[in-house]
Amino acid sequence: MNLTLEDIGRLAGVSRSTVSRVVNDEVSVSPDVRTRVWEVIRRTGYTPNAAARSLVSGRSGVIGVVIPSRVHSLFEDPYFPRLIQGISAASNQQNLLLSLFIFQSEEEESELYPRVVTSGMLDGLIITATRMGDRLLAQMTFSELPIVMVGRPDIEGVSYVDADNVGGARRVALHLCSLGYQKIGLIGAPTSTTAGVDRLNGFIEGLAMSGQVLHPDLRVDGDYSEASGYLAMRELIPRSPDAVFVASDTMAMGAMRALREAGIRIPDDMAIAGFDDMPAAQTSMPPLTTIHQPVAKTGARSLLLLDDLIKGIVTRPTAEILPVNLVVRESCGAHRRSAEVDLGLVEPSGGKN
Amino acid sequence: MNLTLEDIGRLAGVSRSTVSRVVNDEVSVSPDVRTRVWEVIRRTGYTPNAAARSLVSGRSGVIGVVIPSRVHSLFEDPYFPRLIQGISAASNQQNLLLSLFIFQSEEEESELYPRVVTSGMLDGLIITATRMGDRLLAQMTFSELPIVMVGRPDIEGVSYVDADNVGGARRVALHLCSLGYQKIGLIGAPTSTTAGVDRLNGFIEGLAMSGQVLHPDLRVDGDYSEASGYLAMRELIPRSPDAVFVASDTMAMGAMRALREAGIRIPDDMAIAGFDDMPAAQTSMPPLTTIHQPVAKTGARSLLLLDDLIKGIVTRPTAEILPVNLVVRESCGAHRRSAEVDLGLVEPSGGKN
DNA sequence: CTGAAAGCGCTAACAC
DNA sequence: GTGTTAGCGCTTTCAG
Repeated sequence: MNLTLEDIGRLAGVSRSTVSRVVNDEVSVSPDVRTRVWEVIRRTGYTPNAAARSLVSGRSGVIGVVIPSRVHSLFEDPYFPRLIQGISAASNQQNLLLSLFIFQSEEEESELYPRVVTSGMLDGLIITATRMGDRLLAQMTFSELPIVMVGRPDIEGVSYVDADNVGGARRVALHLCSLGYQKIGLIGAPTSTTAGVDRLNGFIEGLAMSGQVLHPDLRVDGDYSEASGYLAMRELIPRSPDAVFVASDTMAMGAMRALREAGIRIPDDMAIAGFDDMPAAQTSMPPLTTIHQPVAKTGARSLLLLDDLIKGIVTRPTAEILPVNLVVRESCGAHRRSAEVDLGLVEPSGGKN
Repeated sequence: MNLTLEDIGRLAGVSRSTVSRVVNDEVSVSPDVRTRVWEVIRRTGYTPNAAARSLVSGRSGVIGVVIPSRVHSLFEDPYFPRLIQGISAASNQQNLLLSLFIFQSEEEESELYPRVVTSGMLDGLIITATRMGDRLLAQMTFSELPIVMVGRPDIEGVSYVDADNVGGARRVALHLCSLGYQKIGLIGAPTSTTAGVDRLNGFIEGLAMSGQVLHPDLRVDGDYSEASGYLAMRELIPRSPDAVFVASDTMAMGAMRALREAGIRIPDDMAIAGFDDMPAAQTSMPPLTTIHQPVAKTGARSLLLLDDLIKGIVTRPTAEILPVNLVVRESCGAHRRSAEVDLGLVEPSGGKN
């Protein structure tokens, strides 16, 4: 049998409003009443009823985290676990509850989405891994529900948190150029994703800063999968680049597999750099030079931004770009080729990136 | 501005009670009224307010999933992502929402737990990875909240879903014995976990069925970590077992590393078998013979059992043990040593296990 | 088959 | 400072 404010009030000899004030830490309660009430609450183990509370306050204290149906890499890759861990850590700290929506199909997605958004059971939404041209997303934007996206969306007016894809890719280009590579190729992420676009642009920018250009022949795009990296590299091999930036570590693993098969040594015959700094980047042969992005922090910052949006501390669409940093390992031959290395390793993360 | 039952009633020319009946699919509504009301609902995009609904019904439609603070392997290992994916799939299907609690510290744990349990915002709880002697768990058991544990708990009276650890370990022992190994060792999981106990017992059982015993010298326990597997194997090497069952794949990776270091060939000089069938088991050198457990299914079954408990379809503590099966790869030399192999490969999963 | 009315437990004016 | 009073939007008797 569950206690109510009324019960506590009776036990403490005050009215339910006073108990409510005590529970909500309002000022206008005399110290002795306050302690008396807390004592009863402690003794009885009373907890406010969440439903009643949110019915009247219009707030649930719950935020939703959406993982769209098309994400099937949920298990292969620690990205989502890490992200969720970051969101969870922040939400525990902010006293928010976290409701997880993993959609298995577009059907589930389009069925659940509207119901959840309008039922009032969520104070806000964190949406991950949206793709360009996402309809539901555009729809959501019109709802009053505060939303934060993880990763830059392709529409205006939505708040988001993202890693500095442009800066990271630029940094890789500079690194490769400074090591003396002259014929640098790209295995790109799909330009149907904003990350793909940003990494491409940053890369081109970095090359330009070093007086180089990306030759169209030396660019093949993949789809983030290991297999696509493999295939892309097979296409690139005959054109003999001396270095290739692979815009995701997973694809880089595929690219390296193709190289191994072809008997091309890394970095002696060809340098490889990745992006993401997944665990596999440390254990690959050779260990992969790549861009580290702070995934858990991305999650935490999204939650915090969402909370600000909910509380009205932030009122207009806000973007937060988190700095990334270059992790120099062995796949670019940095240790052998140049003194840039030491700088690269020591450089404080997120400098000019 | 959000619509209420009253609004819909006005628009459809009926009372709010009637609209409520329509929404909740009650029988006693005339067909034409029913269609008229649905039409208005569809047109307006009305969704019932979750808080109001759960205030009066005492049900929230939300179930909590708890991952205790001591789980730090959340990111290394796809176990939890898979489990959650399974739970999520089932909860979407049952029209339940899933609230995720990842505790970062025991403090958070003991602070949040009671509040969440008594606030009425959860209809039930799935608790993962409990350890023996868990206090909070014992406490929870006394609350009215329906609970399902993932993995056998060490106390009575709690419903749970678990993989058949006993049967799986037994199966490994039989496999090893049938291949002719005579001096079979064990790197055990900690016996402070029920899985550790069960795998130990199953293993001993399987040996016994083949007329062998586990010599105490050939048993060293680890703590599920890669490092502990490595250390345990270093201890075992001088005692020269001809085969070792390592009670988790992660530990098996460590054990294999120790063997590689010592120049001991697998399976020529020593056979290794694991448990869990993690992705790494497929790509290790050599690929690891191990026990596959259905993780996503474990999650789904927990949710379904919990739902039954909530609905009162199941009223007493229930255990569900999911069958596991042996996956024969190369680390035990099955293909070379015996005809048992073909049987092993073809055997329908979950047979006598 | 449908409507009126009561109340779930809480917060937030509004009085005192 | 504290109590009284209205609801929040819904389900659920109880009449009709």
